[in-house]
Amino acid sequence: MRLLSWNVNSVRVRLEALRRVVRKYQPDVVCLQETKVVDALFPREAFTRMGFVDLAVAGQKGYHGVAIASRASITSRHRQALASSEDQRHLSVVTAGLEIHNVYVPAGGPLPDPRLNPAFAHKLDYLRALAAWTRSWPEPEEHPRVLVGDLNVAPLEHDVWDHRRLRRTITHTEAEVSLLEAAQDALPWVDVGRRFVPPQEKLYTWWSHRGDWRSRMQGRRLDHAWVSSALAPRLRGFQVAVEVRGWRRPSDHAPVIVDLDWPRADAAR
DNA sequence: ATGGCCGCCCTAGGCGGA
Repeated sequence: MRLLSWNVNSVRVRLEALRRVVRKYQPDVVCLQETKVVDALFPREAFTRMGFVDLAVAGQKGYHGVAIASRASITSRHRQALASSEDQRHLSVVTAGLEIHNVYVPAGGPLPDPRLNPAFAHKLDYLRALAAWTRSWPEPEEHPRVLVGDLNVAPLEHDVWDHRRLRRTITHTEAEVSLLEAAQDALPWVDVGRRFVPPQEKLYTWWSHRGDWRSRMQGRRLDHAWVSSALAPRLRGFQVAVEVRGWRRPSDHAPVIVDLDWPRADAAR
């Protein structure tokens, strides 16, 4: 079973690149963030043609929005509003026997002071609410759990290109990092990326549209994949499809891919 | 040390991204 998570920064603009990604990586489940389209205008047929038999969408006009496509049927779906916001930032499904959560954490604006910047205060509230909600989930889990998405925090020193320089930059401040860690501890979740790439090695999923992508130096790890401890022994692979960032008309995020020893989400099942 | 770009929307400059 292969899961792919990608902040596409407009699903309509990125359709051609998405088709290419799906052809190349053959994911069984695709989780998208920043779809930027209302549900009625979501390009559903394109996903059917790519072989996804079921689709769950949670969109809004212009901003945010998440979607999950699966090669197996989706047996339940849920949208969770967190931190008193109606923004479409979460969608979960049960498909192929897994409970899959797709999350888009608020970016937080430019100024890393919650008293002066309401967007940053909202981001911190959202991370707190995510942790509190996770703590309320029933134990034991009915289906093994997965959480993927653009969490907009690069927690570790080597999740950014220059730790000292980015300490006061949103995505790498102490306040965000400790709240993201609290959310991870709330289940607790296993950080898939760092199961496969040691913490002392650089690992990025995002490179700004500004600046020089070609050097590939100034990246951050903002996109994450977490699994519950029941799935940890079944982890088989992890990769960031870095080359996608260099394609024509790219998103600023690269797809994150997780391989599990788990029955494929096959339409015939 | 800074500014750089991209996609959205009542098509045009402002907003959000991070």
